[in-house]
Amino acid sequence: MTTNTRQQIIDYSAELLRARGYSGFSFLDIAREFGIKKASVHHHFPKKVDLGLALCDWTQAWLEQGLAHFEAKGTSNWNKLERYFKAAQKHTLNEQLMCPISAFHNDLPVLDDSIRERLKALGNIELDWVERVIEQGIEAGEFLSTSAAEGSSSESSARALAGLFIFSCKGALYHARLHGKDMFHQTMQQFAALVRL
Amino acid sequence: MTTNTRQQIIDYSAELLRARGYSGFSFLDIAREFGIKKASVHHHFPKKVDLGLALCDWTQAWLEQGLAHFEAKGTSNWNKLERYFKAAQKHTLNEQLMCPISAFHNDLPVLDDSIRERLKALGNIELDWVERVIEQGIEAGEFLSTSAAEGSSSESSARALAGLFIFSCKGALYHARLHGKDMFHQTMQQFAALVRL
DNA sequence: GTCTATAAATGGATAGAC
DNA sequence: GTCTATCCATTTATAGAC
Repeated sequence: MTTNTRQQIIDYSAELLRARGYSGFSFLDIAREFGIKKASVHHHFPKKVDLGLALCDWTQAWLEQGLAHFEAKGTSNWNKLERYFKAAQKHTLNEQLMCPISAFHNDLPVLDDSIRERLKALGNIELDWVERVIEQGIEAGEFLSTSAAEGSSSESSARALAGLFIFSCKGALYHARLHGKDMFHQTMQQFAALVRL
Repeated sequence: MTTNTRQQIIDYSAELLRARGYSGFSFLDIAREFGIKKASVHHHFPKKVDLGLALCDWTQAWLEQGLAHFEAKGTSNWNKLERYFKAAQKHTLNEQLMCPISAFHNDLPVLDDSIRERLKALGNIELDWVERVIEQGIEAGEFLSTSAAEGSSSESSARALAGLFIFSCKGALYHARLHGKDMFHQTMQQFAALVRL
């Protein structure tokens, strides 16, 4: 019955991570939640790094499941991006939770190298996904292809557009946590106005 | 001679704030730097909030001086934006320092309300500046004016573009701290490609 | 798997002497 | 302005009994 305590700890920690950041929660927080002692939490995760790495696994699953969900068949590529930022908006603005990648990222200075490496990989999964969607969108004539100078079909343009999309989205969400959602909506709308054909 | 200890503490704290965030430095760090004891630091700033608010003042001066510096006369409006993100790039990528506003922002959950209020004002100063530059740029025909539908000259468009600029810039810098500078350059170039006429 | 007990360090803060 | 001394709370972590 209590065999899944480990998993429950991970799930609850993920919530704390997204609400307060990596250094914002402690073994005591977790112990209290499950009515056990700190030492018992250490039984499941000897060091906080162990828990942190488990949270990286959790984040990867969360991310891959999310991205797959945005790719409902039959939708336009813009619609995929829209699903992405609507989900982000819901988490940040309604549920007051950070994206777990950003939550880790905020505590970059205190993270172990092993976690930093995982974090890099996670960031790349996300960026690659956006790039692929935009690349397909350019080929389908949904999006503007800039720097259409030489022969590099749409590759470099797609990655740069992906950067503009994902960073403005994350930056705007970050801003919204303190200033409210208005600028987030304006910014995403502006991106659409500039890039959609 | 030691009358300016207070100011020296503020200056050094600003460095620590930008390197490690608000919760990333302690009174002990400061005491060590000046060869004094923690209690002596508390003499200058009874509570950490007091130091935090002094750092908000410092940040405002830093910001206003920076923005004024980007407005060299005779430069184009694009050039002003370029100076802005080149400076940001230098701080983040060369000096490994965060913008103090972002540094505070990272620790949002643990900040006192008084600091949060100051932080909001600081964010608005920055955003207003970018908006004004872009507004002038649109009027001068330097930048594209989207959503050129009704009579709202260039106002709403300028603010939305300002959001896209500043959030993509900050988001890309954030990303660069872990992943390196490549995407930052691509992203800023992409913004220019889309918006400059 | 969970407990008690404990260690060792850190962080914010205060009282009162010099 | 700075010091010693001290307090209290928190956090990560370990040893060993049940």
